[in-house]
Amino acid sequence: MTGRFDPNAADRRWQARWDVEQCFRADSGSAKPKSYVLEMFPYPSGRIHMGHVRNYTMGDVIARYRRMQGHEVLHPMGWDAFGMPAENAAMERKVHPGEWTRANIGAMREQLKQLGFALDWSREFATCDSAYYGHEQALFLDLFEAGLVYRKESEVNWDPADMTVLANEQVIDGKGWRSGAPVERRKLSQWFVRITDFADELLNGLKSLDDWPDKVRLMQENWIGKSRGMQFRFSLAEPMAGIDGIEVFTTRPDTIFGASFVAIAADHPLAQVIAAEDVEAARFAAECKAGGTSAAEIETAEKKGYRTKVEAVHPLDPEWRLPVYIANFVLMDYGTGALFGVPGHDQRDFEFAKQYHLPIRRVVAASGDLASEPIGDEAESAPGIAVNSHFLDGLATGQAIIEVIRRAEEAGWGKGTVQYRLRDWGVSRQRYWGTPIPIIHCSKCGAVPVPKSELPVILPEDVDFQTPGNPLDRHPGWKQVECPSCGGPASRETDTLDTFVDSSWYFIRFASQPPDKPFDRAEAAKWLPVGQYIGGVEHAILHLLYARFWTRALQRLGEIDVSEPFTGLFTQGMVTHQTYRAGDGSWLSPDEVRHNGDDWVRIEDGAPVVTGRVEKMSKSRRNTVDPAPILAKYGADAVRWFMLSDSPPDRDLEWSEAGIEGASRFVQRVWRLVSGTSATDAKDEALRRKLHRTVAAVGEAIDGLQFNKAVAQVYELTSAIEKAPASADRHEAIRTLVLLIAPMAPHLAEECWSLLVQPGMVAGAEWPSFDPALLVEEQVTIAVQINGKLRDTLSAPRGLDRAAAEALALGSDKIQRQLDGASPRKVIVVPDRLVNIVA
RNA sequence: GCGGACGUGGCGGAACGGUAGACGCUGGGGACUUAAAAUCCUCUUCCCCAAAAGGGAGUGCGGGUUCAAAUCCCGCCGUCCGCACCA
Repeated sequence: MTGRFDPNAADRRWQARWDVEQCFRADSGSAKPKSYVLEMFPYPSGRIHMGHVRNYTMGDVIARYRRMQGHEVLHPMGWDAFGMPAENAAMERKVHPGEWTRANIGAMREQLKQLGFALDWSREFATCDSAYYGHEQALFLDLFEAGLVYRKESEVNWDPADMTVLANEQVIDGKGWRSGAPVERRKLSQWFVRITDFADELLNGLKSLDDWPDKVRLMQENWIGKSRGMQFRFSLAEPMAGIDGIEVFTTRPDTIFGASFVAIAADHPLAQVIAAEDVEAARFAAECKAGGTSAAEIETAEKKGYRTKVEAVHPLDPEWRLPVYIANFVLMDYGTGALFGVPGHDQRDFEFAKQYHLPIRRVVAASGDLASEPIGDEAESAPGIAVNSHFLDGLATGQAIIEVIRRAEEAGWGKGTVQYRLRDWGVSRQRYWGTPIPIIHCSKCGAVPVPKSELPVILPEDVDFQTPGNPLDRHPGWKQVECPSCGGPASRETDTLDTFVDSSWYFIRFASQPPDKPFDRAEAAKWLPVGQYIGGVEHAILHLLYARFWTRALQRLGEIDVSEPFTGLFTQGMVTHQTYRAGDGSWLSPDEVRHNGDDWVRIEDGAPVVTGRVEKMSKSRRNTVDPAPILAKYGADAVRWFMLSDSPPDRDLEWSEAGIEGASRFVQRVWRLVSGTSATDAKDEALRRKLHRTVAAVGEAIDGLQFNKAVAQVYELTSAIEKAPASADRHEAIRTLVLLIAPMAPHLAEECWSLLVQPGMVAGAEWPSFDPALLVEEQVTIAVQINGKLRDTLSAPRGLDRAAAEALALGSDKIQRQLDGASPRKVIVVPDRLVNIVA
């Protein structure tokens, strides 16, 4: 009578209802328990892609499920709207970045709405709104005043043709990706944020993040890279230009008697002094700096060094002189930019020593009597016993380390220290489309913060992109200002903030958005921290680390009450698709090819097509599937259902036509079930138990973010209902089924709910409860094994004792036949599950 | 090089150390139909024998622990991811 479910009509109808009734507006004054569910906000690149659909569907299931469980849910959406693609579009298509970005936001907002996400749109904002970035400027100044922001010379990739700074990934084979001009390295004065001040906190904080994937915690731990060791000083045999020593850092002070050389970075201050007097040294240093920094280049690069005339004095033996090298593998920005080489126990030092014929001494051995054993073809980096090391001889590595540090600190030539791999965060970007850094440069007063009363520093929109260089620099009038301090002529900072700053506090602004300040502390405290954060693993390090840092910094400043922004994190897998190539190697999109028997051919001309790997959907491989037409054809619920089916959420999901067809079939199946139901007086105990088990299992699966399992459970229940004869229990099961699918297929659920003439909307309904007593079956199946091999399965009432179970198993004809007269040596009984007969 | 994850039918994947392959997809057979779509039923890990009942093998490979291993331990192989000259 009701025919097919019409997703297009239903989707629109219910989306409008939710909107009108403001079902998903988060009330911070609510007395209900609060849940903050957040997905990483999108960059408005133009259109929604499948990755977005998957990400936001998962978040939506959680948000709707929590709401049904009686929580007050904050589930907001906004736009990470600053960034380079807008500037690229501006240059290519002559549209203003702001115009381009806002048009994209409009289009993408519509698409998100069509997917029926339970979002509180009243809190929407874009980071390019001055109402957002103005507050960001205020926060930046707070950090500035607290001494967490400083200015430092730093190298950038400079494209001389476009007169612009390039990100590392925009440098291809040493050339600018757009201009093709060889890229230069330039030193610019840039702003840095002292994230390293928080290195230890950020590291220790990871321990409390139990609901984060171990993988992400480990990645952050490695990124912070804490090493304990010793920093100490080699004095120079002859001081040069006021420099009389070299500070080095080592994690293995126990090997100090195995030293063969000292190596310094090409841009080490001492190297610069040496280069001033030594042409060869200068040339070598220049060569080191020119070397590429790509992974492949580093891997193949030879260990090279230049032996200077300088000699270092061993701190424990004034007669012992070590040659000082300038070496290409020493990094200026790790440790002290200098190290001492122990070829016997460090592979890199070993290779260097081989090349330059330096001594290779053994100072660690597996045992004391192996002290004279020479080092073989490789360095021995494993810990052991100190040998050939004077007062250290006989000490285990750990003890020897402690002893050297103790002596160094006593004598004053060194001290135990901790080093981090983490560097301070450079936040200056020589870009137009970003948050202006609220600083004014005055020739008399230096860098002066813009007074807070003058915020926001508005990014001017009347700029032109047709001339190379930074538009803010060329803008008539924008940067010319009076110094807030002395009133003299001064100029604005023309750099903008890294967009990672924008995404380091947006979740706080979602929770509280007063007009006159970044957020209200008490209001923010009602929602924060985010209980469930969902996004791609590509943000495992930078975004998540910066957001953690920013939160901790605000906490230190007394502006916020949480130390960790996201207590629960989930990283979802990618959406992938088969790739196709034509005979000439060019990529073909999925709608240019079709199946032809077992092969694939190009639709256009029937030419054979080579199928490639299943890979992440990407424009370059042309294997993307646009969600828009799929949505139009199948409706939001089928798309959402498919996104949740089959693949575990943290693994990749392969898009397939068959998969979406299957999801669509299920939507219709539920609709048929609901359309045809009617209650009778009959009871159906078995179905009732099945229902309660399913309610428990689906809840558990959603709680564990195992949506594929929840889907499988729902399928099972649906089949059971279909097979069951009409009864009161069947009717109830159908009503409950509608609630179970509501977080995943909300439009269908609403439509079914109203067809069943239920009060209110599913959006306001409660999650079904279950009776624990009904979760267990009265009748259980017991597996009977002989020597661990399954031989029979028997049905028995639940709760049979061991003796009865054993008797039952031995009474089976199959078992008797198998035993063939042999008597069991031992019988193992697992109650209600299994009997294993050892014969 | 260092660190980590993973490896189960034709495919995606289930499986507190206790009946491997739930559920979905694909495919085969059938029903309904003039026909098709839709829908429903049914089979579908492999091999052997078989009318059937049944038997054997099986979770990347090789060992081990256990009454019992996809699951725990050891050693390989492969795939993927992160970091990368970090002293």
